[in-house]
Amino acid sequence: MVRTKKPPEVRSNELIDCAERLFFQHGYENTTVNDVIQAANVSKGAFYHYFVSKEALLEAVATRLAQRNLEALQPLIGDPSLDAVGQLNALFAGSRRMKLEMASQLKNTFNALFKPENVALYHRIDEALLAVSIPLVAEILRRGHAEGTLDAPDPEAAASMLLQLRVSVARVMHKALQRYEAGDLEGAAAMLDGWMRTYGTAIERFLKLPDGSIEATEPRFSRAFLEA
Amino acid sequence: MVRTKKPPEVRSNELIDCAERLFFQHGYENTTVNDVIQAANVSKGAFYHYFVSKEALLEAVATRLAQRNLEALQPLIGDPSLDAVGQLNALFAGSRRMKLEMASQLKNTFNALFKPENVALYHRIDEALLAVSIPLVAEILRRGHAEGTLDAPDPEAAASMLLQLRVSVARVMHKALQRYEAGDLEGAAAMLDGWMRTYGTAIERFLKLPDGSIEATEPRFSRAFLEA
DNA sequence: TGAAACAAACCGACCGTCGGTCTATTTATA
DNA sequence: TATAAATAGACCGACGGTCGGTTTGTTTCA
Repeated sequence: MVRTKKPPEVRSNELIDCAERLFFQHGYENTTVNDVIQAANVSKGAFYHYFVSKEALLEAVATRLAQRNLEALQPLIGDPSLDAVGQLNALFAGSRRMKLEMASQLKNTFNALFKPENVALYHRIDEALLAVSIPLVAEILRRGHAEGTLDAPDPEAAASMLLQLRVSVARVMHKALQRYEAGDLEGAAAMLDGWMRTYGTAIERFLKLPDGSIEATEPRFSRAFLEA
Repeated sequence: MVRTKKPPEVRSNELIDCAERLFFQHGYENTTVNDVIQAANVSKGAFYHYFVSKEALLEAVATRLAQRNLEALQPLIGDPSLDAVGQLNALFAGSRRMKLEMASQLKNTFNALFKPENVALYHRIDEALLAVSIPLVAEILRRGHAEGTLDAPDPEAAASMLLQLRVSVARVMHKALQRYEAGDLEGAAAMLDGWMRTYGTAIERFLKLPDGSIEATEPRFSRAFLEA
């Protein structure tokens, strides 16, 4: 193979790019290190120069994903006129917008993440997302608690628990997607919509907010997402 | 090797026994099929006669674990004089009692489950526990909603979300354990206790119960568990 | 009654794959 | 030109899984 040298971060990013694509496309366990280095056009020596193990590569993929997620979320809560509840709603609204924009990509992601050969991938990504999200949400809760707009005596714990609820939503989103693909749009949309509402209600009640304060979803979102 | 024949379910249970022990002791990925068959004194052929893959063995371990957990929990809510909230509290109280009784074993389990080589083990067990627990809790919520003692319009979704919160608690339990082992009993107990309270509060609020209805923990539990 | 036929349980040598190692070589830079 | 970083790719050992066969118990029927 021709010997080409590139700036380290370019190479390692290329490897992460290929890995990310292959992991989601064929699954983590089904993707071999050889597949990755072949796709990246790099030797095994070069690969192990950048990553101590396949596991480390997975971690890099997850971390970069979480980092990008954070960068996408940060600006949503930048508006200084928003109170804590407004910020939470801004996060939800922004997430919905992003979900609709990247619907097809997200659907693939979901289908991939819930496959049994991807538990490691799923777990690492969940962990990384949690790690960047908890401080963000905890800070909002702290502000809200100080403002008196919501009640969260232990912001870190509350943030962790609130974010944990995402998992239930993600799971039902996956189920709804399968149901949609099986032809049952109505059932899928109804199920997803119901759970999203429950999700919003759970957050409201946990934070002692008035009914309807949290807009975890909006009227036509579930259908739109499924059909997108 | 001498050829010994046993009733199929005895053999497969022996294999699951050995696997369970080895998985928790050395980790899922660190345990080879050869380790298992050696421990069970069985040939490779016999193993693959019972399980199509190592993965299938893991699933069997997780399923059996969840099943046993369910059988331990069922009797706790048998008292017909209990209302739904009483049943929930009975579950919590029973879980605490069991946790204290099997403290040392549980600590090992926790330490094992959170190791990176055990994501698959963790995930499968979590999944299996969720699968048996959701119907149980949903049924309690349904009853409570009918009784009017609590508010849970969508029992399945609510049960799923409530149970999801366990993960946060489990995670902090693990952290607390590490902290305790590092010598900081006070800090560990305080952290664990705080989160358990928050956990109870989250459930109360979500189900629209009066403050203090749910006893997710009791005064000296955290310390007792850590020191046990 | 007993032997032939059959199915389930079991054995262990063997295989292909895959993550990871190692030595050699090239490239950039001080 | 010395040194370290980067790259190449042959190679290794372990592991999950396969396969051809053997043993054991049970059923069938002359």
